[in-house]
Amino acid sequence: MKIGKLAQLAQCTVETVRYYEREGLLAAPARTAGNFRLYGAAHIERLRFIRNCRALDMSHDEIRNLLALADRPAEGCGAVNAVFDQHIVHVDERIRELAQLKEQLSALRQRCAGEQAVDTCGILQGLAAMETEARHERHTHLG
Amino acid sequence: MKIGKLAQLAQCTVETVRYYEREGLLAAPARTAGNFRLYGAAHIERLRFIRNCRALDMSHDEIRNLLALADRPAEGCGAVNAVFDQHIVHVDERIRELAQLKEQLSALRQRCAGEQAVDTCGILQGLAAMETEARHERHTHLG
DNA sequence: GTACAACCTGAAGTTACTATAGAGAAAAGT
DNA sequence: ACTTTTCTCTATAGTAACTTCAGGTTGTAC
Ligand SMILES: [Zn+2]
Ligand SMILES: [Zn+2]
Ligand SMILES: [Zn+2]
Ligand SMILES: [Zn+2]
Repeated sequence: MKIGKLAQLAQCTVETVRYYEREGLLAAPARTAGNFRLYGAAHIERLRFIRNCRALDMSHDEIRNLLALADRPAEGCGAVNAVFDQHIVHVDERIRELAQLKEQLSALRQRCAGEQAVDTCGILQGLAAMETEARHERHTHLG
Repeated sequence: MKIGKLAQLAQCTVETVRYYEREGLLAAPARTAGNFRLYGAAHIERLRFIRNCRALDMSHDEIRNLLALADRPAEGCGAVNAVFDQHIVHVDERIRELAQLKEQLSALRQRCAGEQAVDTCGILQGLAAMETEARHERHTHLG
């Protein structure tokens, strides 16, 4: 099958497929005489695995890790579980960050009741008066 | 004051200040005879406003919007409130996405009890068997 | 035989910065 | 006055995970 069909089966674009090949996530397939990529069942499986991981917001590094581990079927899955657990931590941390953000935003929002003049708007005043904090290093690959 | 002092007062790096100037968020200041940027009180205020917005994860577009509105102090703040509300929606939507993600991740995690062989690991099997869904367009600027 | 879809490569754009190199200006030390 | 250190300048490239574009080739349908 050619790249268009593969992309359709994996619910992504052909550009994404070629990108994954460049990134080393998907092995380069055989080519036709006319230089078109030719994929088989194994490629579908692999690409769907990747897209499923991406649907769970894993990074390419995490996915590369899982793929490498999956290629050693006889070994124990402890490392797989570790990668997965670590990603759950990433999601957890981002949720906590965003929840705290939402609290700050809600508090600010309450400072403007309705239609006032811009220079008396409680939101703008609040944004100007906030304690400027140092940028927090981001510890996850999520937003 | 020169750029280093300004950056220090706004809790960011000098590179970030120069970047904001290139991006049109911060107006280009006067220069010394030796070509060094010279900032005043208005610049501090502006930069701290920007950094506070960034601490709330607003995008540069959103901040540009707010700055433009703040520069018309006589007008009503309805547009300000709208930008702000829209950003709260961004945060809300991302929180909902991540909460749903976490459910999926937790369910998958339960499929592997302990140390099994990789090819029988419930997590990997689950990742391979997931219903591949079309990529969801992202409706927010939050990762 | 010619239109058109699908495919090819390579490069640039996206976001909000960070990092580096190489050079000049100012401040501090002696 | 001279040296050393620190600060600043510009320009360029890198990050993540793609998307978009330009310009060209192949395959298929009529
Ligand atoms: Zn992760
Ligand atoms: Zn208001
Ligand atoms: Zn927003
Ligand atoms: Zn397992």
